Amino acid sequence: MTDTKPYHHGELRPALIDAANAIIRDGGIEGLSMRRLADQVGVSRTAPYHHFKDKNALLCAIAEIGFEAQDRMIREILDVEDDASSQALFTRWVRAYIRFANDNPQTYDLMYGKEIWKRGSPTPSLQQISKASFRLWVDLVERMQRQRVLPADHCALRTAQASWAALHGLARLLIDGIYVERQDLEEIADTVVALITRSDAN
Amino acid sequence: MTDTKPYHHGELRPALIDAANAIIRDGGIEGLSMRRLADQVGVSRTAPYHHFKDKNALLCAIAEIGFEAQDRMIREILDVEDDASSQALFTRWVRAYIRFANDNPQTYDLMYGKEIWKRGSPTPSLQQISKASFRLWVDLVERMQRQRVLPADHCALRTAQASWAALHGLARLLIDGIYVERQDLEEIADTVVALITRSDAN
DNA sequence: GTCGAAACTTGACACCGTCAAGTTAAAAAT
DNA sequence: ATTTTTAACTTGACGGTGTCAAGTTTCGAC
Repeated sequence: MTDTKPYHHGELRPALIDAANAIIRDGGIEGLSMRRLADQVGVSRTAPYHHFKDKNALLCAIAEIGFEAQDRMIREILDVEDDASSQALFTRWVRAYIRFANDNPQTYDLMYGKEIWKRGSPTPSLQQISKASFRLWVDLVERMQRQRVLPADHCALRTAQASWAALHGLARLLIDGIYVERQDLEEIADTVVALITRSDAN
Repeated sequence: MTDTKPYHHGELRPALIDAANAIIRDGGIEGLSMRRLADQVGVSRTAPYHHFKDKNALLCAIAEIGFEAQDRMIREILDVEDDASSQALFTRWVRAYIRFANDNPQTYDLMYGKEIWKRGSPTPSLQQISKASFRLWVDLVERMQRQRVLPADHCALRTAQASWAALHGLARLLIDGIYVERQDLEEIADTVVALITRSDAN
């Protein structure tokens, strides 16, 4: 006999996050409503509000998980530490980044989209984790500058911002479906790498 | 005596577009509701639906105007045709592009955001005008490749997509308020230019 | 065993986009 | 000039949204 709807769900918070993640994964942020979410998990409309201040807080929690997943993936790339040249490492990173955006478009949109950052407001912990994530990129850029894969005529921060803008822009074009076809993605990603890395290291 | 609310507004369509444009300009797409818009113009909730099939159609019309304004601005840059070097011309374009995004963030978001392109569906005429706008960029990139300002190891289309992704990414970071402070914008824009243009032309 | 706190529910409010049916005015046809 | 058609506009309604307030149920600590 399965438990027949006890008054206290017991595991509501994680259940909400799981369900919300699934809904967002196929349907995007627009497809997620607090009411339908609650309904799907089997609780009343307002039950989620005892675990999340509001919809924004729930979205931030999910975005955090997204950042964690992304970081995990990136770190795997870095930890390989094989014979790969710096240029190859950089290329691998870019490809991994774009692949993440391609595989999890809705999550990426949530993580870096304006739903949280402009319309809503990022949770302190989300701000922290996203900042750490960017810091990782700055570090890589600095390393690439030292090894002359990236130009060093601007400081690491600026170069990181500029180059990350290129990555992010490509991801966004892909996700929003503007000017970029999915099938051309890898080729364009390589073009981006070629564009921003020093040609003599190519 | 001013006209006291005739049954037929007479100029509803343009009035709607004007009002909607103003609402979006300060408040973004999220701030625009068909009901408030109608109310502000002084007609009933559903009156706008006689001039626009739905909200999406209205947004597309406004986005079109945005593209026209952007094109006008870009063409002004191009028509100067003074002694400027190719590199300088390119820089000027990038700066103008970013300035447009900075001055009209909400309009930019509408023009290139997923509200229309993913969640909604772009009107045929919007598709056409946005395509033409990108075509202009491809032409510039081609020219820059011939003059060795941009690398020519990938075809013009790919290079255009990649470089425009960089611009677009920067614009988006700015608009969505991620990782980029408004005051650093020009510096980052210049870094983007330095990053994607060939160093020997610098 | 009682009590307080936490988890959860129902009801309500103010919004939203838009469809259907009705009303009014202007334009076209006679 | 009168009728008819058509377009512009209105009111009413439906189903959806986020979330607040107040009430109910259950659990954990004393």
